[in-house]
Amino acid sequence: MKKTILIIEDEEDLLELLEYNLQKEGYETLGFLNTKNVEKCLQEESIDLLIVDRNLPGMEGSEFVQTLRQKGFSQAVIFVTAKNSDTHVEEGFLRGCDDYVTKPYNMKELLLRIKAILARTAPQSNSKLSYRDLVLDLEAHTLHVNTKEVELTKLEFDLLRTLIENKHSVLSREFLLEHVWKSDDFFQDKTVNVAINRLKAKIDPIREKEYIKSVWGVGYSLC
Amino acid sequence: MKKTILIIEDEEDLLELLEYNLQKEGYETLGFLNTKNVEKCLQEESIDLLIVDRNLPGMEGSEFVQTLRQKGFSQAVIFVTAKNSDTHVEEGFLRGCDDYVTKPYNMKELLLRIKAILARTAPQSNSKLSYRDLVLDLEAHTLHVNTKEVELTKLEFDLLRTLIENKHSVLSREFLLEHVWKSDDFFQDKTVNVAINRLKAKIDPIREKEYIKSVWGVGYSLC
DNA sequence: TTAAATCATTACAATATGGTAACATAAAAA
DNA sequence: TTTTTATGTTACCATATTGTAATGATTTAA
Repeated sequence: MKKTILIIEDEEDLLELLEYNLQKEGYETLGFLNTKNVEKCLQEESIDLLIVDRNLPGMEGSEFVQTLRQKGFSQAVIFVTAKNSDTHVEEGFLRGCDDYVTKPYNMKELLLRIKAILARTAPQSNSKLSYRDLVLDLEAHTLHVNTKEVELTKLEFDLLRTLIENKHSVLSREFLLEHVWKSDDFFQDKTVNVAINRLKAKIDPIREKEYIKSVWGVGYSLC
Repeated sequence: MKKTILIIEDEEDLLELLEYNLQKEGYETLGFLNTKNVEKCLQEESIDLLIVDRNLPGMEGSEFVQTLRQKGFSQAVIFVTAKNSDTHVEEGFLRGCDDYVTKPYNMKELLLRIKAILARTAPQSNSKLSYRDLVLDLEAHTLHVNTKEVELTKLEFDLLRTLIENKHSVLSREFLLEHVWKSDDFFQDKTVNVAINRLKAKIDPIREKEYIKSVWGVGYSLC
């Protein structure tokens, strides 16, 4: 399993260079030019480490990390920044980083520091399922549609989960009754229709994107 | 429980200074002037972290660490050394250190780096758990809500602790009965409802902040 | 093109679930 | 001992959820 690294760096050239080198090392990367949307991403994706510049537009990087820590995010953080005075470094650590690298930096060293930290930080296996812009967090029991959280009932959640787990098959009503309702002979086929309908309405209220298609005479599948 | 740090440093003045500062921070220290007897000590004592100079009489520090790693010792290691070139640093990490600090160093920064590494390698054995403005002191067995102390019973404490330890997951009543009550088949699900309710009333009597949410048909989680 | 079959949508009722208070019992403290 | 505290259980009510039936739309096939 690839480890995922999230980078917040407002200088686009630097961001690109970093992403290039990290990907070459075998990491997944997610680049951000500012702190906007980062928190959402942390909730939805399984991030192993953050690389954060301190001079960011809008918000100071270390303050941002401090608020993340207060909210309970415990992912590893490395500050990569031009703020290189003793007091800056101390401030950085007090706000919750795991390592502090000053610009200009040696890329090899940074990669080694990342490796060292990732070897220590416990692999948090937050299991997730996704399909297109739907992200199902099985532990938090949440659905995010294009980064926006959507509330689902248990039945709807189980239904969508089954659909995503079998995204390449058309699932018959019988199959769904067995796997989602756990009993195929107590309920009617129509029950599935209504449940699918309700699910559709929740994940795509204005019917702009077609997620679920019905296959005439067979059942339902993701499209 | 105090954390123990083993130091290998051949300059006696530096060793003393380091031990003095580490002890002031509340660590146990064990100083060595060379690598002799260090391995024996690692086997006998419970060492949390090693601070190692690279220029040592008899053996090069990073090579020594490399042999330790090969023998299966996995304690955290920080090199503190005058060998400060890029290639030296890279070599240090490749031989298995967790952090690399070059001489002359800033004592405050070193202490912070030690703390950051220990937070990852010797996790919360005696520390605190927190979520938003809730702080659970596992040693003192107390809860502070926004710095104000709130009395909890043992059950309530264990319940909140389990919730915070799994802050990103929805916990089923079954799971909670197993982990908090230690027996899932002797108690009923409703027992959890009532316990959660009592906990809610204690940490937020006027229901102004929502800490615990119930997920219909699934269980409870922090929100 | 038309009729039958299948599906979508809506409204409504039945059911399951959760919150709360009251009570009972056990454990701890006085 | 008595008194207090902690905690499990039960009952009752409010509400979220979900099955079903009714109705209208769509698709298929003769």
